[in-house]
Amino acid sequence: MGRPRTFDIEQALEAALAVFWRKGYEGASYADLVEATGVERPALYSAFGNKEALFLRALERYNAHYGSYVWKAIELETSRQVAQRVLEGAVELSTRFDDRTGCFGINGGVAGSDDSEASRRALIKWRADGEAVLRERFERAKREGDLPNDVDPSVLAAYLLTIAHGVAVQAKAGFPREKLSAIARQALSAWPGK
Amino acid sequence: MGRPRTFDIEQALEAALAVFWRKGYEGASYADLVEATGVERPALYSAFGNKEALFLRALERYNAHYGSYVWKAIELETSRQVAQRVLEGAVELSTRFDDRTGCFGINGGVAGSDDSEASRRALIKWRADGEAVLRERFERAKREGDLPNDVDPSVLAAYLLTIAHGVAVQAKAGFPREKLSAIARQALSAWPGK
DNA sequence: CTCATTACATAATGATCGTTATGAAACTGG
DNA sequence: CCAGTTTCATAACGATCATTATGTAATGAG
Repeated sequence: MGRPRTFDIEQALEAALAVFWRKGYEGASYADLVEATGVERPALYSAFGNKEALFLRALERYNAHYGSYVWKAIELETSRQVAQRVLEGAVELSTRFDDRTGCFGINGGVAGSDDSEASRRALIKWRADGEAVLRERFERAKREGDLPNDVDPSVLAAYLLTIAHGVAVQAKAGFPREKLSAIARQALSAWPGK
Repeated sequence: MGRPRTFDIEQALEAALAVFWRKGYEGASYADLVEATGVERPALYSAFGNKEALFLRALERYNAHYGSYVWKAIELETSRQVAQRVLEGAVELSTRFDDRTGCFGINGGVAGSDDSEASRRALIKWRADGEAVLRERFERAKREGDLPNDVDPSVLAAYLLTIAHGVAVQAKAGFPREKLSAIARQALSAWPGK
């Protein structure tokens, strides 16, 4: 019972996600969030908790709705295909929306005040999770002979995500997609194995 | 004439630079700056102008005192040596200080509120300047036959800085120097030419 | 219809933001 | 020694920050 909600909670979350994606955690104010979602402050608090909780919910949604290309990529046949798909995905996602270029996980917070340390830690953990998934995939590739014996899967995974993060920074700076694609191709030429 | 300054202006600037390096533009408050510099607010305003001007002065100093490795690297003999030195420099600088890992130009501001747009634009321009210097160097290398004819110097320059930016993000996340070096070596294995 | 419950919009909370007004303190030239 | 100038520290400015108290509107259950 009780008065029913007048807004769609997933729709509001998506709008909040877009704000955080564009402005980062600290750069996004409740005035921005209210304007983007069309939901008043107290309603946001009652639906999502405080700003940090809302940000984490947004990260969760970003991971499920936008970051899924990594989880799909690791199912490809060869490590090179995986690497290529990951970089393609990073370029595509970083330039998909003109009003929020780059990556939520990078824009969200690289540096900031001590107050927002928790949100940055959450993003770091999120990126580390992605790296772990790739590392495991490349360990398998090594066992299967897809990658030579002298490579370090953890370095390859870290290398790949380093490119992805760099691409995200460049995208946020306004680099066009074609340029980012050329960068990704260049990075791929460093890939060991076939 | 008049009452003499009781603090060293370059020393205060260096302390402010360290704060911006660590917390970014928006994350750095005047409370932080006063504590780090040991200089009261009105004195900071009278010496440097407002926050934006102080940040730009800090960027200037960062460029001269810490970012100079790029300008030195382009004097090396081959493009590969240049690329190697740039990445080595990025890794070293990103991990030189434990209390301000990463790069001033990245930490300073990737995303944020609209109020700090100007500072982000300044950083984007700074990074673009570095890229232009490298591009010109690689154009020369191409003319001299140090780089093959089918490469695009602007892609190589952008590629190199994309790695550097990615490395900076990883360093800010706490990656150890050794890991970043391994990433840099991996990136270098994609370098065309000898 | 009444009541308990939930969500609503308005507006206020204390804290902190960047910035500056204020007046005393410390120096130099006359 | 005094007048003029600059810096000093204290404290305040309005604006905005995240968060919430308040009272009304809208529902379902009894």
